[in-house]
Amino acid sequence: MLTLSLSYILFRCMNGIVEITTEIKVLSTQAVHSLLHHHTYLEGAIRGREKARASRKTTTMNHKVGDLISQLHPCVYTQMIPKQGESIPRRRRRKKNTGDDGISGAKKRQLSAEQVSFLEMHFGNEHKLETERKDKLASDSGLDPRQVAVWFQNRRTRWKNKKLEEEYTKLKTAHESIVVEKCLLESEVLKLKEQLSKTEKEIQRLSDQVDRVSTGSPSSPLSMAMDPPFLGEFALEGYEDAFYMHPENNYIPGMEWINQYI
Amino acid sequence: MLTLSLSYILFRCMNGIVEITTEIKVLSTQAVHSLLHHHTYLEGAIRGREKARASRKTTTMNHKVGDLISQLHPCVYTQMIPKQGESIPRRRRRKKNTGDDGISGAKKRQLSAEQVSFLEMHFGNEHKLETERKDKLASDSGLDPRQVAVWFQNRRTRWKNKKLEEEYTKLKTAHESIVVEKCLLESEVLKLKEQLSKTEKEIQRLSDQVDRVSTGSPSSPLSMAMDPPFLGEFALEGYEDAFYMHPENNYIPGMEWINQYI
DNA sequence: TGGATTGACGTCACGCAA
DNA sequence: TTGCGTGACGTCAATCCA
Repeated sequence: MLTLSLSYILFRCMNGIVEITTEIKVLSTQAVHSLLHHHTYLEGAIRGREKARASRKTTTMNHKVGDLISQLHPCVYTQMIPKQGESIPRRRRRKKNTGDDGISGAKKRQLSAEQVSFLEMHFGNEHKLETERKDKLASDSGLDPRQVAVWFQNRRTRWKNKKLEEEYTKLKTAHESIVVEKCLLESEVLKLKEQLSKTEKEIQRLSDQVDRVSTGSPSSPLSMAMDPPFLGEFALEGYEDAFYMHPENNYIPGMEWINQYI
Repeated sequence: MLTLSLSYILFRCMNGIVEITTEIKVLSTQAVHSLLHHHTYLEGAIRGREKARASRKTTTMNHKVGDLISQLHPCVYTQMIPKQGESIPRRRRRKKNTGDDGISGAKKRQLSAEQVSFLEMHFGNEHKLETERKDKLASDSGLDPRQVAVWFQNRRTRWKNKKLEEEYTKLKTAHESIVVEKCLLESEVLKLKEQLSKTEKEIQRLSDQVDRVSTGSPSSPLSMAMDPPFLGEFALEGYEDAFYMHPENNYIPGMEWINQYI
């Protein structure tokens, strides 16, 4: 009980700090907002009210207050007494403040769901953030303009990464399919060439036959014009080297590396 | 005893207030939302850590109120008092089970160049970090194991992103080149087909000629076997639809989006 | 089986450079 | 001022150990 009083006093003291600062500086509406939240939360914490999920969204301070309260408790406190960590094998870091302590914990850092959705909404419209828009969003969401700016910056980064990833997968599938198509085309080209050579031979055979049968029969001009290129190189032959000599071009890096270093 | 503690705490708190107010002035009107900040400042003030650099940065705002409280407490406080020198990275924070990290040391953001290169070197060898290796690197680099773990984690994720990006560009160039190759192959196929049809006609012409000239001459079995497919469809004709009917497969998304939302 | 550790992932925020 | 790199935290899920 005494601890509660103590914590309360401390809390008041902290509030006092805030208020003093507010007097010194003009607080933004957000600051006031937070202060109010802080206040109400504190009340709840002192009464031992549970903050369920919503509290998760509350600011870090709220959570801290919770820790504050619990830690002020003799038992908890004694536990907390910092001793050289060496003696204790493991540090209980990150306690998983689950609901047991009542205040689950996210530190205030986490913006509230409403704020996030609000920002998210406006982010969807425009990823860029002009100063005036930033100020407007800040006041509308009860956040500090600085926070809004940071949020947008981080959001842009995340969005870029996400986009990059999905573009990569899309490109990868497209690449794979096109590689298959290319292989098919290559085989088709080979077949065509083979058949061309066959027809060339056939033409040659027929020509010979014609020549043999009718010695006076003139060779077709068409045949003469086409024969040379058929057997030897092809018009596009030059590209073949580039294609076949560099099979690594077809290699698809894949995402192996990404799993390699999870 | 209790009263003493209380008064002491209050005293410290008052001191903290003074410190905080001064800090706040420097700060933007940044929300009170950051009791965290206040906490941080308070903590710094109470500990009286010099840390020119560290104090300037305000470092981690994520300290929990719990840390604050524990630090405010005489016992804790006295313990904390021993400030480590600048040279000393930070003492084993341990404990603080609820307060999660509550890094007792100054949060020296920005690791020193040596530390970074040291970690970077070992990161190159192995991205994963087993506990023992972590502890070794921590002691060798003068960092907290926690910091090492965080550093490696961040390094992994950021490495992944970087890798993804470069793989994307590589894949993109490969894709573009292969698209060109595919186009060339397609045109080659067209030419081959055209030439095949020409040779077909030529063969037909020659066959007719042969038949005309030597009525008794039997047609070549080769010719018979090959003629039918030459004129009409082709063996690989079926693929053509897939290729030509879906030109969008060749479309390369490009990176426009990435520049669009820097 | 439940608490604890770890990696991954998302997120917030700082500080410097452009 | 903004963008980017970076430190750090919180949560989730898998896993380990007693």
